[in-house]
Amino acid sequence: MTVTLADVAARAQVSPATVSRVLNGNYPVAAATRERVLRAVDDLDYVLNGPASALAAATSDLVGILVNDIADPFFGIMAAAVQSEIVGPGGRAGGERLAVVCNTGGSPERELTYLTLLQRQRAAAVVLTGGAIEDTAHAAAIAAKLRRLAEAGTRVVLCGRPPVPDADAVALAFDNRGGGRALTDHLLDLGHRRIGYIAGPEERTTTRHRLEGHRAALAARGVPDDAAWTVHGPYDRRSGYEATVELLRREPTLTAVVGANDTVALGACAALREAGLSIPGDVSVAGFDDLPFSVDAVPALTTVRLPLTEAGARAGRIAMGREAAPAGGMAVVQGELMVRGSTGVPRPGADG
Amino acid sequence: MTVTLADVAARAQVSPATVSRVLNGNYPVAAATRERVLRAVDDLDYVLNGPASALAAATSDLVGILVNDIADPFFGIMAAAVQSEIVGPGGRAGGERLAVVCNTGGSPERELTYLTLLQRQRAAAVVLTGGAIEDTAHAAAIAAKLRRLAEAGTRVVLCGRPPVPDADAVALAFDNRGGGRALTDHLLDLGHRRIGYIAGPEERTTTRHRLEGHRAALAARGVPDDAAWTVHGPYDRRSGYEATVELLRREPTLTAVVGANDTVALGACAALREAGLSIPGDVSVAGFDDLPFSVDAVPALTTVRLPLTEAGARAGRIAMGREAAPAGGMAVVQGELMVRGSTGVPRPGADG
DNA sequence: CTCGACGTAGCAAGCGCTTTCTACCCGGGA
DNA sequence: TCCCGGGTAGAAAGCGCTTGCTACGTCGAG
Repeated sequence: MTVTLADVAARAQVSPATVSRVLNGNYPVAAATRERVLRAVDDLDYVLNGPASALAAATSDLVGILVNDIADPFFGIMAAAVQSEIVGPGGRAGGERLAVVCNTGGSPERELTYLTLLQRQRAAAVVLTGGAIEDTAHAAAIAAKLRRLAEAGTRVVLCGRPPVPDADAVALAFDNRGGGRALTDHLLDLGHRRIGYIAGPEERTTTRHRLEGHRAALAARGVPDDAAWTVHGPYDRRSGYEATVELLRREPTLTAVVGANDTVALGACAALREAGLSIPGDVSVAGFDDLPFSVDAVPALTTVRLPLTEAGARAGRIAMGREAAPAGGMAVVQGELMVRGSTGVPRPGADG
Repeated sequence: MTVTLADVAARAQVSPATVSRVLNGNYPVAAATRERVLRAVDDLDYVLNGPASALAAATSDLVGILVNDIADPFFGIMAAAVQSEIVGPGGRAGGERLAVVCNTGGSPERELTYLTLLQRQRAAAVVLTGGAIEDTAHAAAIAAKLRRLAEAGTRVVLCGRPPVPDADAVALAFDNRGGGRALTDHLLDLGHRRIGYIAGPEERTTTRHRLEGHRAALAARGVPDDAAWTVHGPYDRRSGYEATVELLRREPTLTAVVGANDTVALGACAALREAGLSIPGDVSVAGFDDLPFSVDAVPALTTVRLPLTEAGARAGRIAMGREAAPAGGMAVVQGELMVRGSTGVPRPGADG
């Protein structure tokens, strides 16, 4: 029914071993023989049996990329970058690796499930992107799983995610704290003193770090931080919209709103506009990430640019062993403040 | 070193066969025995060897989702929907399927490569999303590959992609032609007569169908269609921007611009604004897809809403055999015209 | 002319699991 | 009491591939 290695061997009049060696190219095979085999492969339209191969060789060519939300360009961009570097050992056709992205939807269970599935497939490498969940039990479970993966020879790389203690994983962490700090410093420099903050989900490292940066900036200037000016919610447009409505209700005199990311900030803009407030005339708005659409917002969004493509590509190379891991197993990737039209000085007299 | 089925069997004092049966749950095992086995699995932290299992059973739990551009929410949303329906046979923990998304980047070779890789892994199902490439040779290669996959028992579903002749694949096609037609009809109704069209890449079915809809609308009203008013480019923001600059150069009196998708339309908006033109006062703009950010554009974008989530979910269910394929192996999914602020009547006197 | 080294190819033993077929045990009907 | 059938568990034969080791020439050096 299906063509096997043995069929190819028979047609090429060689042993299965020889065919295998031609296909894997890691053993000397005479040119004439190789050619005969290749022709037979072609004639028969032979496709290697992945599971059998993985079983015998005790390795597979699967590389997993875990993302929190595949519909979010933040992850899409990183995933694309990681994947662009995941190529085969080179040489022979079909020597490619299968880079697959797994969508956890931000769910701890799904994250663990995918990791197990990848472990089951004896994946060659795994790249985890985006913020981690801070629940102790879950973090421990993840750490244990990563350790086990590493033991089994799977290379583990974290991209845009803080290091995991005791897990043999390379980490490329974004400086979310520094970015958050720079953003709020910018707002403070402009003269804002009453700044609303729309944070992400409570239990995410990303959320916490960005918020800490914000608070550090306030604290450094001695600007009081009213707890009521911070609202948590998911990293989506709707959350930004609703949180802004709520912030405005609590404190109508806010002169600026910072979103945990660009998507949230866009939702905030929509809410402000609907409330009849102009941006940045009445209220300044800032985001985080600098996703492609942010520059097209009206006004263009002030934000912190994260080098998603560069970081993803680097993570991919490390996962493939084509680039050395940074010293200490981790590196911090800096963001860059992008000042654009959505932030400006507060309306004169609005502050006091 | 690694724990195997045999280790579990030894610890549970049963044969490997019994452990396998407990894990697969498709054979009667006494409750007491089952429990003993499960405990051993837990104690040993056993993880099934996927390749070995796939080899012996001649099936795997991999499901592939091919997308053209993972950084584009159009695909991200569909992929997330497909994946949400890809769950295991239910029951036992770990019975999940591995839904993986593969990013072809719009490249024919990569598309074929991924299909081969999935074939090699003996994937349970494959879902191809988005427009197909119209190159004859490539289309034939894809068709042959899909046929072979189907023969090997892999279920093939096309989502947002036209049917492939002679390939045993279920197709859920978007009515791109109808949507394009409705959009341009809307513009014509408003009184526009000089409409620029920013099309996608030439060789894509999506591009062609949407453009055909546009032209059909023009033809139906006897409105002349100047070839210079159509520009092709990739489905990205930059293309929309540059194409608009070019269109304006060729014909400064255009009163409307239609983008092949929302992203392109947003780029067009940026270009128009920079040219000092107001939307829709001077020029109306329309997109296609109705991605989440489109409603937040300023002004909100008139577009054709495609039920990406619904279509993706349905494709996922069909791929899992949980929903019957539509009659004839294909169904057309309709779009819905969303009229918003970016389109309006042309400036009085602008037409004649 | 002989011997060892080198370059190629084949043999065969698994890799870890699934599954068919067989074996066993037990209870109930004849 | 014996036999038969239903319910469980085990033995063993692969699934299709990789790879260590062996075997066979051939060629150059001694």
